[in-house]
Amino acid sequence: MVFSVYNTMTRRVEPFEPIAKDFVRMYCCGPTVYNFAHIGNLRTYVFEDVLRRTLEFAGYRVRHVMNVTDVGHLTDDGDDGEDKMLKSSKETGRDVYEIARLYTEAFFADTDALHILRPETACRATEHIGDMIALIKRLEEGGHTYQAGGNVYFSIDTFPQYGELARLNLDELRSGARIDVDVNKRNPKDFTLWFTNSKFENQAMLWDSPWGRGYPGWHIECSAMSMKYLGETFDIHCGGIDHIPVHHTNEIAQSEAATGKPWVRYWIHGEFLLSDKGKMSKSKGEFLTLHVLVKKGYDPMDYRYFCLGGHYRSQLQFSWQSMDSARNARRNLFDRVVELKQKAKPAAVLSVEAQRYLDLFTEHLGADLNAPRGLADMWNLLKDPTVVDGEKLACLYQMDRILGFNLEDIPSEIKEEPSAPEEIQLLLEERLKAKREKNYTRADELRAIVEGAGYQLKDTPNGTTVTKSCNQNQG
RNA sequence: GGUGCCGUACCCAAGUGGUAAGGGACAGGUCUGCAAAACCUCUAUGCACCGGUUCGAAUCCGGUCGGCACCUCCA
Repeated sequence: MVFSVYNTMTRRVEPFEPIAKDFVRMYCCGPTVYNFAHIGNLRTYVFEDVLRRTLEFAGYRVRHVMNVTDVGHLTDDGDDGEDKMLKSSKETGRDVYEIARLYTEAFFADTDALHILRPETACRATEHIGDMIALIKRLEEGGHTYQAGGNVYFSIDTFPQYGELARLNLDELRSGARIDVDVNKRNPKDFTLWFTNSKFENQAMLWDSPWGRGYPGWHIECSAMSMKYLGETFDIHCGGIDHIPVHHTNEIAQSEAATGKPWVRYWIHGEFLLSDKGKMSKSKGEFLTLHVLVKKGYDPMDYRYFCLGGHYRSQLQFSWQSMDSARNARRNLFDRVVELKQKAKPAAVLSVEAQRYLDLFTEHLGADLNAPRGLADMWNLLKDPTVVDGEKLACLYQMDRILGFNLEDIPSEIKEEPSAPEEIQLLLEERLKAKREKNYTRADELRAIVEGAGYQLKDTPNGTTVTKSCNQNQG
């Protein structure tokens, strides 16, 4: 399978070639665990999951590393603003470590529900402070740092390629009216590697360092941990597009300044999910979580389907109408799969026709992860009368290795409906009697009563079933 | 103010020079006492608008209008 992908560094779709044959080292920027992940965050993890699954489908072994940012970070990049962990701690009255643990668990519960494969290594920032200090020391030895006002800063003027990823024009940025520039900085774009003398009361997360007791800047963890687990040069680094101008730009500077080597070969960024009020953001307060979606009656797979319906490099507009659309599509898909399972076993070998669909599918996913196109290929397969059921099933299972709906796990038997209350059962019996007597007026009256009580009736050859109308989970 | 992206049917959304994927919704049909489910069929001579290049443009170029993102913590 051919795989090519858009590299933010070159702004082009490039053929993918890992450093080692058949082995891919991939680092994904993980969650900050001071709050729940919102569905916009989760869109990025779905995209990264599709990326990983596509690489694995293509035959690569993928070493997937992700950080968990449990160190408090400031609400801006200077030495002011508010520590978000601390803020959350204050608001909830919990210990900062407890906050981190709580939201880390919540994060993985969400990603599990979305069938996002867990990274091989999920590393906590707080457990790698020593690695960060070592990296800062290395930068210090190389003359890339300076101390001022108690903090250690990275000097971007010691790294000529600074801003290459984001194509920053430093002259223009410098002349731009930036408010509240940290007076300690020699260059406004310099960033902090290590903070000391925290100005925050009750600062709970502090570590000793050669520069004093304090805590790391918010970019250093990704450099330190990615290099620890993946080496000083690795294949893929991904995250949301918002990371391009600051976070990833600074990570490159400190990593490459420290090692003198190219750090990452492919930068892959996912676009934002937008709500009708613009992008979703943790710090703006209100945001939608997966939990809210589930409470409203959506299956997590509905959201996964929704995400797959748009290309990862395009902004995707969230709306309830779109969610309903995705839910219906996903249910239709699952229903078809159940039907196929009841009729056939997956074929051991694919026919030429079935293989053609799989080839198209992998071609489309291989071309910069065109998941919407892959979904279309899947539907075309399902609708093709020339492909027999067993082959459809086998082909679907192959596609599902990337799509991640876990189609093989869908129960092929019709679920036992929870029985309705006794008074409803009595009404149903009465209706059945009316039907037998061909008193359809009475039967329809009874249908109306039962439906009015919140139940949906379905007459099947095997009898009448009732389902609670508001229970819309699992089609 | 600077930078970049986008505008495709009722909705979502692929397609980036060769004659408009897919899903949802709607409608019609088969089936059914009715309803549901299922299956089938149908929905853009046209891709914001105007002009240009080309044998050929949704795709390239110029302009106009509209929407969005980033430049500040954010996936």
